[in-house]
Amino acid sequence: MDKNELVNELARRRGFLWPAFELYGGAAGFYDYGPLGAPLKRRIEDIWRQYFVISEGFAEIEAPTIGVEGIYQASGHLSGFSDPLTSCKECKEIYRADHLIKHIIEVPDALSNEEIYKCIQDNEIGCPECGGELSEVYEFNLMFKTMIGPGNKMAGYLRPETAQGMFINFPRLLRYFRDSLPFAAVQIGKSFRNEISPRQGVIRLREFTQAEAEIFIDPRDKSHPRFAEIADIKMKFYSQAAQEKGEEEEMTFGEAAQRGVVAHQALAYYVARTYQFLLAVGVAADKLRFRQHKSDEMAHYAADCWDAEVFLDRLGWIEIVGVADRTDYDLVAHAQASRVNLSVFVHYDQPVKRKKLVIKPDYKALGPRFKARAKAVGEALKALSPEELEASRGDKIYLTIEGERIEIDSSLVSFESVEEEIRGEEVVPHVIEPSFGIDRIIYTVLDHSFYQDDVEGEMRSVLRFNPAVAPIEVAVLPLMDRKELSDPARAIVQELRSSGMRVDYDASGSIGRRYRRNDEIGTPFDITVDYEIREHGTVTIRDRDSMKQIKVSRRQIADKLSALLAGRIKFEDAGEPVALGKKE
RNA sequence: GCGGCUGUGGUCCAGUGGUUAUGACAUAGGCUUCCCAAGCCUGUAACCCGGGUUCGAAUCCCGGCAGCCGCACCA
Repeated sequence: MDKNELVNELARRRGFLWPAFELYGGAAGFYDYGPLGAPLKRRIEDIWRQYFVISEGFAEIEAPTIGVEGIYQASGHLSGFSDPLTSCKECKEIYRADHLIKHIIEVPDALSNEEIYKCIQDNEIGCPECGGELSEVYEFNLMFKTMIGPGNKMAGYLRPETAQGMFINFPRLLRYFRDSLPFAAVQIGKSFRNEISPRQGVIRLREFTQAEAEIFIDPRDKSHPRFAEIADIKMKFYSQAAQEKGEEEEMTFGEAAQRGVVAHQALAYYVARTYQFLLAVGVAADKLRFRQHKSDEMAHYAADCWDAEVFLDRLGWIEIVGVADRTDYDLVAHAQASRVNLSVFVHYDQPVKRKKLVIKPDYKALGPRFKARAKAVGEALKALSPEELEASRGDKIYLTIEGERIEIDSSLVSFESVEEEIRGEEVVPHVIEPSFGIDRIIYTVLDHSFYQDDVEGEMRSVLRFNPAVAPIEVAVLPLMDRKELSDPARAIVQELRSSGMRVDYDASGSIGRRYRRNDEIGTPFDITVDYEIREHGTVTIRDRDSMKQIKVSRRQIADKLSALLAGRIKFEDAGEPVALGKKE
């Protein structure tokens, strides 16, 4: 078995990840999180909240997973998230229909399916594999469609990303944040994509969990007030230029932003926070890189985009996070589609004074003369530029209203020059979007935490979880399942649980077997209760990674463990070392 | 979607037409002053699903589902 298989097998056997619906034969692309997987996921999400909600002051919201059609028309998912396909009638191969006519038509995207099919027929394009006839062009959309309410009146779609929930709540979020930039909203939740061929376990799912932040910033100023906090952190950047050389470039974030390797400070800042978060949950630093999208793979509206990629055995480099500057694309698209203004009024530091010509049409005179068109004439007069007015001063003014040339005596218009104060301007914010694939991160944490070592000829499997993500933090093990030991052990379990720790009790099988069981699920510390608890009032704490043990007074257990779990003290300093020889 | 390979207790596997389906590990209960998966006793637990061939199917055939690999697709 290779590592990938070992990790998958362990995850299934011990209750991290289960293929869903197994009882009924299963369905590809769906997984259950079991009794250990669900808390692992929860703890990783909570650390994400620590980084992207609490520390940054972002707002977490929760939007419906089903969306109405309008959202996805505006976002482009209805048209852009589907592909025109055609299949060979002979050999059944499936092709992207638009790709087949690329050499004939420069922008096949603009054609309808019927037009593409016509083009295929007109040019007698056959199957590239066997030359067979191609079927009609049909659409495959990756969104799950459903019906809202009875009948087919209203179509609904399961969201393909959580991001749209933040965009379409922009006006309310803006008010919540008291009309000022920057601000951000986040969402952790399920998204759905009807993938053609889900593979590789939890790496490509049809129902998956995303954690996304939409950070709305002033497009004129992409610096970041907390940039200094991360400027000195070093990381390997796999930039466009570095990719051409095939070698990552190590530098600080400060340098990356200054040299323009990363487009600007704000983007660099969130790449850095992403980097810190991934390390905090247990992604291995030497199997993590940040790769910049090449210009041809970047969305046309994006200013810059960096993917966090991790190395997984057998799968290679896999994208787990994307951090992009999406500019004003999403807000502009929704503003156009919904006809709601999605901009922010940004105040200047100092109001700008500007002279302005105010034009006042004489409606008393215009009304009787132009009747119903008087209003249109007035509007046209107001729209004149100062230059046009100047040119006609004391003379006639010529306008074109509804295609008709109209002559107006300039005496029917008065104008005056006023000085106005401009206090600010309407700005459509740009969006920085860090988008996390939580399931992929969980699998990565399992993969990167897994290791095996040889203990006296026996293979020991261990998940070296960071205590902050471990589903079980402490296992309490009576050396033997006898009342004198199990009673105090159970009392310890209750005490630790009441102070909030995730504790398991295990009295089954030999002590060594129980250590192995807990090593395998990543329990950082084991408490062994032996007869010393009666003789000296002490128990031992065992460290998962070193297998070393220390002796600790029964009364100090809760304090010592919470300090150990939080990393406030080192294991060696937490108690007296125990030298244990194997009894023959 | 296409093609190839595969599907037996929780896990890994034996069984290629014939009683009650082999074994190991894991797991449960008990015994044991037992500290790193290997003691002793006793249990629980499986032929992916549906159809067909046959007196009889885990075994042969067809279909479905799932997994792995390749293609395509996706990012």
